[in-house]
Amino acid sequence: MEPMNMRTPTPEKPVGGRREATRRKLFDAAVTLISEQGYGSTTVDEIAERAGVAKGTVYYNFGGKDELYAALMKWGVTRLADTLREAVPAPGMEPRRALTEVLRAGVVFIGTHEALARLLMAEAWRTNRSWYATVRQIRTQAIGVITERLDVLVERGLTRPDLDTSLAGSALFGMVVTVALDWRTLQPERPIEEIHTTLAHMADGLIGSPASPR
Amino acid sequence: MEPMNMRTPTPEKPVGGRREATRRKLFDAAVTLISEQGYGSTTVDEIAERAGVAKGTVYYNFGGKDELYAALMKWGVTRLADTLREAVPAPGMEPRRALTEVLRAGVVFIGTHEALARLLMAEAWRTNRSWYATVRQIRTQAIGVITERLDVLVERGLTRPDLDTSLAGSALFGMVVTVALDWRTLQPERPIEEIHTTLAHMADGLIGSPASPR
Amino acid sequence: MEPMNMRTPTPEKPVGGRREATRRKLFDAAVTLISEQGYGSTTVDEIAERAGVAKGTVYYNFGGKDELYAALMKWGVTRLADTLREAVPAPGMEPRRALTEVLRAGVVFIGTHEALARLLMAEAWRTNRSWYATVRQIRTQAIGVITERLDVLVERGLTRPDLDTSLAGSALFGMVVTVALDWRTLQPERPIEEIHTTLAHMADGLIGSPASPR
Amino acid sequence: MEPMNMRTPTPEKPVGGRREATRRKLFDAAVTLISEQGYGSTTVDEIAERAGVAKGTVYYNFGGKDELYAALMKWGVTRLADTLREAVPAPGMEPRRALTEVLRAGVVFIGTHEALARLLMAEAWRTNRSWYATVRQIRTQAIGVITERLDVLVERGLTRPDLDTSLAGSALFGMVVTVALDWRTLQPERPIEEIHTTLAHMADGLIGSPASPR
DNA sequence: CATGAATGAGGGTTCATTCAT
DNA sequence: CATGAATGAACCCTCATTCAT
Repeated sequence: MEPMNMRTPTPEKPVGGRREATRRKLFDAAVTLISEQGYGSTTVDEIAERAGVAKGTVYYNFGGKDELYAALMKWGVTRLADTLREAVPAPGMEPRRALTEVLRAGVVFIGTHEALARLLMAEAWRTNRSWYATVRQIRTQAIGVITERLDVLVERGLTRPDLDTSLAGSALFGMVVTVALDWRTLQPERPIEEIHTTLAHMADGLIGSPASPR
Repeated sequence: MEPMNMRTPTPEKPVGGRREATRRKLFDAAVTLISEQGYGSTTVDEIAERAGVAKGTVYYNFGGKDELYAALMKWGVTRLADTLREAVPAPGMEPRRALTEVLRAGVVFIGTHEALARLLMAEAWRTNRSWYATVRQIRTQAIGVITERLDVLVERGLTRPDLDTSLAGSALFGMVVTVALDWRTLQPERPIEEIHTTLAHMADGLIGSPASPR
Repeated sequence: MEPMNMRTPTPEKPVGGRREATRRKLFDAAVTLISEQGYGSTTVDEIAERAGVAKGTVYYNFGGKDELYAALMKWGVTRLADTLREAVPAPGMEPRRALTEVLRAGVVFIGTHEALARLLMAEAWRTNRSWYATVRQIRTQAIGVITERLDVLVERGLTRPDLDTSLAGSALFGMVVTVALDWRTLQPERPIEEIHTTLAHMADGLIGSPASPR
Repeated sequence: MEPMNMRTPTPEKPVGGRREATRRKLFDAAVTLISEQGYGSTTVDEIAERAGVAKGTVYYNFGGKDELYAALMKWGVTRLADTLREAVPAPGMEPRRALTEVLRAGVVFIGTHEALARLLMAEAWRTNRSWYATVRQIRTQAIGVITERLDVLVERGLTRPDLDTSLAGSALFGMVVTVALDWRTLQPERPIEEIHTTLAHMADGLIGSPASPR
């Protein structure tokens, strides 16, 4: 009656039992299909078929289509957090470098989890769906990291002091996402370094010099 | 049997008769609902109800849900073109100004056609849907205008000569859309001028000075 | 969006429009099938097929299987009320006769609405289903009429004064229903008069003479 | 492969082992749930959960839902037979007493096996279900005992000679069941003796005196 | 002797579409 | 020019059943 929750695996057994493997297969299938077709236009049948399991398995593991999607989003939060953790600046890292590194992390994330990123962006502006809170959380998390590093720049006087770091964070976020997804969509063969370098240049310009521009 | 096309109104009747009014009501209803819920999760019943007409009327006027959506997109292209036309730089306008003016046009468009903008952005990264071509066209059109003006800046030596104007156009587009929709979503009471000014500052920095940075 | 309610027919149009006819066909089909197989074992497909309409029509008219069943029950209340109304005793009717006449009405009802009666009896003791209230109402209504007439007998001193008319009403109700349904099930060819006469005899005995028995 | 039958317990293990306990738990759970919701609306999951065992256990012990229900019915037949055996009249018992004693047995049965009784009554009038034969058998058994005792009364001239004992048996059966279940449903706190006494009074009246009434 | 993850046929429901009015 | 009752394909979901452990 209540198989809807992840089972805490017993310590002696290896992690990644049958159930967890099934869930992962379903996540992979769902994220791809929904990113391509949208939530409402993707059927549970399609997801199950692509995952190589029976339809009933979706319901046994998640309880329903909505719940699968919600779980998918939560899984996405974790994935992003993992990526951002790797971009934590080393103690003595130069602040401008710290900023461009987090932008690189964003590009890497989108390169690695392209389908998830597309899906997230498609949902980003639908403010009244039940899983909006989770989507918003992901955005806030990502933008927050950018804003933090901009704040450091302001503190150290490395950019103009009146910079609205919150709005600038949002702007950089949109810039990175748009450029990175355009890259994946239109020129996927282009090396990631090229994208990152250009983006870093632009960010540098955007930050500008301590003296207010113009 | 084929009432799908706009009828040329009979001379004795005034333009914008009952039919045109009905179509407009349906557009308004559809764009709002679909921007909130997505295409696949919005029903013809809902659209008709919100428009205050019977369900059959949708079919009488557009022929089907897909056709309504297609017409909606075309209508969106026109709306964007209208807005951009107003941002055509006067003959002698300073190039940097010409750029910031088109960004302003973008913000204005999103402020005026918020639901349409949300809908378009949600579809922006779904590359394999039947109406993707139209969505891409709108994006290309908008980015194209930005890129053109960046090209002018490069020509005149007002920015660093190696600027990838195409990629930068895409970046500015993402920046504007993200900031503008965040504004509508989180701080709709904030005056549009404030948004535009901040955006212009950032664009200026991003363009930088003729000497390549770093 | 709200076609779930009966439309009040416009006065100039004849009662029994298309919609009402559809609803009646569905009632007939549902009552027969459910009385034979039970609610949970009867499918909407079966009901629609027997009624000669598409499955969707059930949902268009009632909103769901549960609601169809609830409406069916309410319809049953009306049918019973109609039958009982015809058994209202004439002003000067002899009290014992008044009692046996209502028992006859019960037999007639079961003979006329056999399927409905079976269905009602099957639900009579399931106290925690959502439509139990309606079923109970029907029972209470029927037993109430019997009890009333027993009360008259007590008042006029035509039976023993300590008769628990409420419990006796329930007992007579159970007697009538059981005998009548057994008749329909095992000897449907037997004339209704025979059943009624035997039942009347027994009721007479049960009421007994004014002096307490034994 | 065929664990469907009770295993003769191995000599060293005590009778009524784990297996028998499991079956009993499942009977209890099933009879309660099915009496409340009906067969078609009760799931194996619910039964297993209420019994406190895993779903597979139902299949291990009974082979399927239908088989569990069939076993339940057989168990019901046994329970009723047990109760009726206790009401076998002592050799010299007065015939009228013998009748009221069997009615008491009926009330006791319903008081003791309330859920089973409700379930049986719900199925009583569904003539075309696979287990109808078993239900009919139980009814016939119960009514048969009543009819036998009425026959004795007729034989000994203690009631009117033209009594249709078969029909009267059915009537008394319906009376007892209805009154007893109404008692359990509406006034379970009332002592069983009160119910029985009232019922005995009514039965006495119904039988009446040797001279035909009216 | 028992478990519970997985299955898939089938049931309830939705909804784009048709058509008589 | 518009309506809304009716339709049925396709959808989400349930649940009896199986089977590896």
